[in-house]
Amino acid sequence: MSKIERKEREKQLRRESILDAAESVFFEKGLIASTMDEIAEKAELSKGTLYLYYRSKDDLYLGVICRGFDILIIKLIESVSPNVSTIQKLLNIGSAYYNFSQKHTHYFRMFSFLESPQFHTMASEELLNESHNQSKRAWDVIIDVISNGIKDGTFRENIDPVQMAIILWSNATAIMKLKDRKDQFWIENLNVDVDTILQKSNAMLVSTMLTENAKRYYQPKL
Amino acid sequence: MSKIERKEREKQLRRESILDAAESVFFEKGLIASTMDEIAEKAELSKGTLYLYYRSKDDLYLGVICRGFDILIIKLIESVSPNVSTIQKLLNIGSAYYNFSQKHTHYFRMFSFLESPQFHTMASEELLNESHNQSKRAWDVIIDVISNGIKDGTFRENIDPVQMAIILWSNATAIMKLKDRKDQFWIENLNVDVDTILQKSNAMLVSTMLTENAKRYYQPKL
DNA sequence: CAATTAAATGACTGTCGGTCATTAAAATGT
DNA sequence: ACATTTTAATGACCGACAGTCATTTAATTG
Repeated sequence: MSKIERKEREKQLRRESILDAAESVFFEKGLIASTMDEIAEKAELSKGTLYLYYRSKDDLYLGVICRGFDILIIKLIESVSPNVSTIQKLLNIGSAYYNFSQKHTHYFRMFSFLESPQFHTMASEELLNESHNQSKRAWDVIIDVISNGIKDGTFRENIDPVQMAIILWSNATAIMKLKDRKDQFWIENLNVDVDTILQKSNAMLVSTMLTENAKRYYQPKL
Repeated sequence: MSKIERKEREKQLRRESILDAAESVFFEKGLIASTMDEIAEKAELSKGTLYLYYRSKDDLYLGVICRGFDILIIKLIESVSPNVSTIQKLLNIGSAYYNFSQKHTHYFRMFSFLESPQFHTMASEELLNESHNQSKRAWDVIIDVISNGIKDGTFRENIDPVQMAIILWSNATAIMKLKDRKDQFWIENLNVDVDTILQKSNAMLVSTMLTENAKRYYQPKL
């Protein structure tokens, strides 16, 4: 009975179109200022219907976040697939993440939502898990590159890939967040270029990971 | 006329006692789940009165945040006042910040509030500025140590103190946040120790700042 | 001890996330 | 083709809560 399949497809389409509406409203107004009524209107549905597809406003927000992860993950995987050196792969990941934060600023900002449990009180376990799984997939890309880098002699043997991934990713995220909101912050008064900071901090961290041999081929600019 | 002065003092005391109430409720329930009615009850005042002293719930939250900054700033200043080497001062700052995040977790968590403008829609310019000023004061402590470190030959001449301060502080904040919420995250499944990560990342960053001379006296553990 | 000023109150309003009884539409069976 | 059942959609309604304001209470002044 393919009727059921078609039904399933249609349901999925509706879920997507609801996310489309939610996304455009969230992008424009942010989580707090967006209302379910507004999203419903944009989706050309009643508010009640939204709740047939998503349990809460938080869940809708998480749904959009997952879309962001989809994009990011694809970019990350693309960035490491060329057959290049480990160093180059790591640089590519950095660029991919940076470009993502610049081109998909709204998604990038939304990711912060996951970091403060007190702000997603109505989120369902289901969608929280989904988004956590996706963030894990992103991490895995970097962990993998670092692991291979250790095997091929680019990185020192005594570093832990997971540790390093966390350090590099956290650092990049923190600095990129800073860049995103620097205009409304005291930083704008000091003449610091956040892009430079990102580059330097990355170089500093990477340089301490390299083996003596690798340093002969690549010297990060400190 | 000292009557007016006394009035002013009393008003200030009331503001403080309102903050006491707000703090205990916010600590217990977080921003979203706390209600103005509950805070009013705890303060033994009516809700309306709260609004005579603070413009909004967000402002109350910011008021509590400022208290957190007061504590942190004192700890930071204390940590750099002993007459010790630059390196030791930097280590002290790190410890002070770390201890703060552990002993005053609630304040530490609340700081994130400042980072997402979309979550404080009702905050007044006034209190936002106050908290930003305080965060700047915290930064200044580190910037100062690094600046002096360059002068006394501990750190390389070609590093920028502001840049370095941002890098070190951002890194520490990011990792400490991770530690704070690691229990509800995929990290708990990997056997990584976040304290180690904090130590290592700090060591990595600091090691690239040192002059050749300074390295003879202090070798960070990578 | 009025008159005036300042402080405090809490009932009320508007908004909004979420619900559910009801209606509309689609699928199914004969 | 039509009745019956199942599924989808609706929007009026509810409860919670931030924020307001006319009114009351307390303090100050002359």
